[in-house]
Amino acid sequence: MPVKEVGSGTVFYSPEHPTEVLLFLKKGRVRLFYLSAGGKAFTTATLESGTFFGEMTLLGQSLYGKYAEAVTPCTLCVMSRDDVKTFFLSDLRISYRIVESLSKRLAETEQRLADFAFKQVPARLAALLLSLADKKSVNNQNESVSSDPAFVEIACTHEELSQMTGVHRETITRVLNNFRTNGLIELHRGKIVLLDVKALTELSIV
Amino acid sequence: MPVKEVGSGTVFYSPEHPTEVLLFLKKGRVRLFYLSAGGKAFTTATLESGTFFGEMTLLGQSLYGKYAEAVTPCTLCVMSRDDVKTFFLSDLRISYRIVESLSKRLAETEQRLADFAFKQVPARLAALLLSLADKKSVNNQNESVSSDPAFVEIACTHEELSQMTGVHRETITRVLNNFRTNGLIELHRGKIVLLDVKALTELSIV
DNA sequence: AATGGTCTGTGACATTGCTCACATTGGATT
DNA sequence: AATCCAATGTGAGCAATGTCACAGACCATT
Repeated sequence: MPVKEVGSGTVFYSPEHPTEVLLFLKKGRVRLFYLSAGGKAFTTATLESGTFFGEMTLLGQSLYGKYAEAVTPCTLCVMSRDDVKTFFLSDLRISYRIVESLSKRLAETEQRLADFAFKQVPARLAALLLSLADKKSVNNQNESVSSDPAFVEIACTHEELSQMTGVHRETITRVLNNFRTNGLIELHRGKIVLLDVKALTELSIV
Repeated sequence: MPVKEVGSGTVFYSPEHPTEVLLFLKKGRVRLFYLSAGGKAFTTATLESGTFFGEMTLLGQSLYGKYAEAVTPCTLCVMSRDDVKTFFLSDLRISYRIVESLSKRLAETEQRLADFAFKQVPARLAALLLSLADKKSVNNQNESVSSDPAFVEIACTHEELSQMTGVHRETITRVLNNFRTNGLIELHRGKIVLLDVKALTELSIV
């Protein structure tokens, strides 16, 4: 099974070079994003290690292009469709995991879609901050680092939040400042500290 | 394998009665939707026969509830998770179809998400009309009915379009009237005729 | 042909978030 | 300590969409 190593920041999949393969992310973190006509990026998913992806190739009908970028250095297993059929889907446990992983991503994506339809920007941003914090604390647990819920730090820039929410950077800044004014968060360069998780949760539900 | 028949309009899945089952839609059409705090519905997917679904139960973490409603009379196969494991995932062809179906839904949903992030309402609505027309013409082909692309009819109300786009009904009406003024469509009660598919496609890309 | 209920149309106005155009700040680098 | 650059902050105006409050139009049924 061919293995590929890519460095941080590498865009290893793009619509210009569509490849009829499926990928397994063995190690690292991957960001999937679209690029608008105006060149604006929108992140649809951030994948953690252990995820199967590449299903975009089964259809190849992306209107604007979908890209995959390594956020951290990554180890990828590259498979053809036949590989998948023979190796993986014939093994009950693996196929179950693939289905589970796809289901989870689908549920998350549908949830985000509903959020777009129902919620204003502040609620969506609050929800995003909480989910980032959640992911982070899960990772911390794995590394047996204390993850005090009363003191959660998120390392990201306003620009990154902008790309994850589909909201312009200036608006993100304004909303975050508003959160800070109300004592919900603490802002540092490239870093956000959640102070009032309860209030943020409250906000995210509206 | 237990089979269930439900009449048109039946809401057979709701967050109040979450069931740990997976479903196979043997016959009919199903609409999945969320309900906002304010009681507004948002349709995330319309499933045609031959689709596996119910993966929401694997997680059960919907913030607001997700509902499934029979749009037409439906025949459903009800399976437990174990059923799925033993029967389906052990059969290569079936498991491959499940994965394919999930992948397709995921790709569609991510595309819609990107549309929300990038496009204005007119573009999203044009895209929706085209995709509805597309589905319809596919169905027509199956029934060997002529599907002249120059004369595509869609049967739906503004309210339904509203729920599929997450845009208020009044806005839908205004945008549709704008389309009509420009000769792109023809409007009838509960029915829309696409006159200029090319121009609509143009619009949907912006 | 009268009635009633959905569906559609429309005006006026409020809001949100985008757009453009900068000023400022933090921290890494030399 | 001087410089530079990405990241952040902010104002003013504007366009798109939501909101509310109806009016009218179509169709099925009585």
